[in-house]
Amino acid sequence: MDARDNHYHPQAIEPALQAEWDSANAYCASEDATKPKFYCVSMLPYPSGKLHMGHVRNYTISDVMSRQLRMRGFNVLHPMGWDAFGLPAENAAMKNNVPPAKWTYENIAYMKKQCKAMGWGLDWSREVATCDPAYYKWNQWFFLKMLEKGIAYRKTGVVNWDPVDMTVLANEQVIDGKGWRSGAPVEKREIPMYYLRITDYADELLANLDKMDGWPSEVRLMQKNWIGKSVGAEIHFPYDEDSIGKSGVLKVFSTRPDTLYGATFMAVAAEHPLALQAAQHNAGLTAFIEECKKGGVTEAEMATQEKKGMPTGLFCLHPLTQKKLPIWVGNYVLMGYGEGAVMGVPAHDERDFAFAKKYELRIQQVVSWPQREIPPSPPLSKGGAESGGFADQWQDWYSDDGVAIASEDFTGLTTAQFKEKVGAVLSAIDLGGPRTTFRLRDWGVSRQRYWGTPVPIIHCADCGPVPVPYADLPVVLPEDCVPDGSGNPLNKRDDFLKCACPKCSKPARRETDTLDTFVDSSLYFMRYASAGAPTMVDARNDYWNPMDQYIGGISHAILHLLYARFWTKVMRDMDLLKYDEPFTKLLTQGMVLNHIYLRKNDKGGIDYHAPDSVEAKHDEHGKVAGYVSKLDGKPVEYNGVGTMSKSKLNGVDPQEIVDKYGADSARLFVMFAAPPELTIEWSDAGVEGANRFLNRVWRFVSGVTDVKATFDWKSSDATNQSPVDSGWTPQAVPEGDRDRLKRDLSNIRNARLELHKTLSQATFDYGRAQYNTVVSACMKMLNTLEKVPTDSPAGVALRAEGTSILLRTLYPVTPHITTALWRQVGYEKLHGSLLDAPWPEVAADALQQDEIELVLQINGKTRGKVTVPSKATREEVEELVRADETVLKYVGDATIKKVIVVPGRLVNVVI
RNA sequence: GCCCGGAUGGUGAAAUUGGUAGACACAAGGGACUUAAAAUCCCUCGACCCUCACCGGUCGUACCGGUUCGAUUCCGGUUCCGGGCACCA
Repeated sequence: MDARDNHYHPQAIEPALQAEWDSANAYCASEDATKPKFYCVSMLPYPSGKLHMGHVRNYTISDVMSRQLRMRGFNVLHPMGWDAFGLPAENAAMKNNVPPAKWTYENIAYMKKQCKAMGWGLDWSREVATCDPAYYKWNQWFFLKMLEKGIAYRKTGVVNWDPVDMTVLANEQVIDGKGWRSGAPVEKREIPMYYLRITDYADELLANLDKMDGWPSEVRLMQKNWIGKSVGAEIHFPYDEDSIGKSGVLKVFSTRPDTLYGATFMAVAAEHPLALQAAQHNAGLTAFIEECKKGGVTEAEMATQEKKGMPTGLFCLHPLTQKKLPIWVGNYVLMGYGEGAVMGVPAHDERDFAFAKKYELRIQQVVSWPQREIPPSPPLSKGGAESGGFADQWQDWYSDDGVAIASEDFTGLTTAQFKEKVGAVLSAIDLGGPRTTFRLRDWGVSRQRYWGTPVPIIHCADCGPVPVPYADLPVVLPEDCVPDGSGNPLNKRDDFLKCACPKCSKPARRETDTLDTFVDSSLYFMRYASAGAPTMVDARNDYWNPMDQYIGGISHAILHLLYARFWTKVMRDMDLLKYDEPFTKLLTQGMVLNHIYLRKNDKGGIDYHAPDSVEAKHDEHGKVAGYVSKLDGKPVEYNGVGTMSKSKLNGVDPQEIVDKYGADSARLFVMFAAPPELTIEWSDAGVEGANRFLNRVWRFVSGVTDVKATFDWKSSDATNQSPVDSGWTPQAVPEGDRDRLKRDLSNIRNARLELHKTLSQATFDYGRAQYNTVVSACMKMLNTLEKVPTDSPAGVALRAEGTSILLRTLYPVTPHITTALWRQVGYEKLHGSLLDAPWPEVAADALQQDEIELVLQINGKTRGKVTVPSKATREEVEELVRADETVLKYVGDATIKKVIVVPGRLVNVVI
């Protein structure tokens, strides 16, 4: 770091600075009531082995934000932890025959080293790993609290069952309806599990979304749709002993109770009690119900499968007409949603329409629309097409609101009026009434897996499931098990399994299910804030939270964020914290993708080629015409972009980039490539460009001298020391080019205007976290400063002013190089560390202009520019424009209809 | 299937949210420096037309249509790509 050395060596400056920050605890935050706080968190990573580019992007975004706001005077907390439980550790354990714990802790150690090498200013004193008993004790503690309050409860739930490996499979482990290891067709199976009553909070989770203006609107909309509030009616269809063998009602929920008279059949889920009852004496139906159990449990799979049904032979009565309606079993009816049964209204519901067409069920129109009519079609070949229109093809408007027809007393009512009235009518005859439902389902937290937080329950033959006493927490997970793919290895561990019932002290069996990892990630940001607290949270939690800024992948838009919101509300209701929503602002970052190249081999298989082994061939216009392998020169096929993965050979190891170009170059590129929300496609060429820019910064700042004498940027009257007033006159500019004259940056005033305009843009863009244009602003600053002449005091002064601005503006993105230069130039001795340097201010005098250029449009087409005094009023501008040569030329004999003046921007003359 | 996004030069993108489309870069091409290379610096760079050249013109933000003096931006429709769908995290 010799001041005269003209070369930038990241390998020399980066590790040294990192060690310095480390030993000075430069990023350890403490609660300080004298400053505004800023709590900034990137979603904690899963310790998969090495950092990937997505992590680099995520933590660089939060680091840039944290560093900039610290300069703006905030007390910043930027902590880090590890989402250490989960499936991948079990898979790695099976593959390598090592316990998940060992694998996980080794990964954490390595990745932590990598984090430090990236120069992220993280407060490691608050680090958590969710697999640490001291951490998951609080999962267990709060689970028991929720059990006490009735928020956690036990009921059966449906899981994927691999009948060969005799194990529960995650959705990810079901491929094309088959177990990923056994290849056996997967079945649905019902088992007892614990659930959390998130649906009790559905209304608040929904209502608050409107107020959460720090969240992207699309995320709020996704959550709103996910919660899925539907207002409608519950309708009871009675049945009696004659038709079913016992009397009762078949309950359904409908958002369109106004189509009640159009119900021509009922459909129930395969697991519905009536379906099971009917199947007892019906072998065909039994087989059909068995068939419905095949396949996985995901909604996507359910929704895309072919809609099938079978009549149960049972009937119920229409609550208002007393007509008999056949009850069918339909594979598209979900037991988990509503009542597990629906009324079929084929004329006004697309799904029912398709079902009715397939099984030739009656279609009865009960809504009409002015100027629209469902075209009648021929009667059915079989079944009872008695009346009503019957269209061949579903039209979207069949489900539109309209006016009721063929609906007895309701006929003539609008859809809204009908809905309003029908609830009361149903209530009066005790066959239903108005009702609101949610799509949201309670949160199933039991996992039949080893590597997770043990559910703190003991099963006693006499007492049933008994909570582990609080004093016995945490229930510690044995860390030396190696799963083998055939169920939870805890079931083979007597030292874990065998215990005494806390109630009756008889021998009992410990629960071997573990908690969903979404539980871990619902409280980690509170444990950061209350690091080391002997309670779940302490007063420090209410200092730091609610979090000011949360940053993570858009892929977490629903589940994680919704669960964490719910968890916070439950804690609030137990008086553990004082706020309603955990995340004030949310930034959802895009993914980092890379190109995929492949070649089909002789056997019909696919060989992938690493992007850096592929070369693009260009045609004469510079357009890419094709790709060849650098290894054999033969063509390869381009297969678009995708997430980085080992199998596609398109992963980029951030470590290689750090080793080659340094962390600052990697950080700069990742920030420059795209705004945080957008997907990035990786490009090595871009990293080199970033590195070249940093080299230029190094060379430029190394050439700046006399920073102390000529310009004291920190002095309060800095704006009065405008270099323009310091006696230097602009050099002559070649004749003939007015535009060029205006933009000539060897003119000190122009250059300083440009510098401060750019600073103003950079500051604005920091505020909206658009870091790609922040980097671009820094590049513009350097471009400007490099053109400033060195042969005048004003030029020297401007270069000094510019250097102090550039280093501070660039610092949050590339802290190493800027800190090194800050010292080299001598600012650290003068003004202290860059860590807490004040954010540069835009000098008002630099932005003053006597004349400004407005864009001139004639009829909305750009026809040139007009120069007007910057203080000109709208009327004065209009007057100037009416006299402008260009305007006169275009107007000719025509008359000017009006002149639109957009102050400071443009003038549009309408002819 | 349902919900939410996205699409701008050869490439990544910008346009402070209705006001000059392509800032800032990457790649490419040309030039300077150099014995040479690297590094560095300078110039050109959306398409088409006119022109010796300058000047100038037309088109152009996935596609079709609309609102507006003016649309990458707002509205309706279409196509393709990405994310989520409750046990990947």
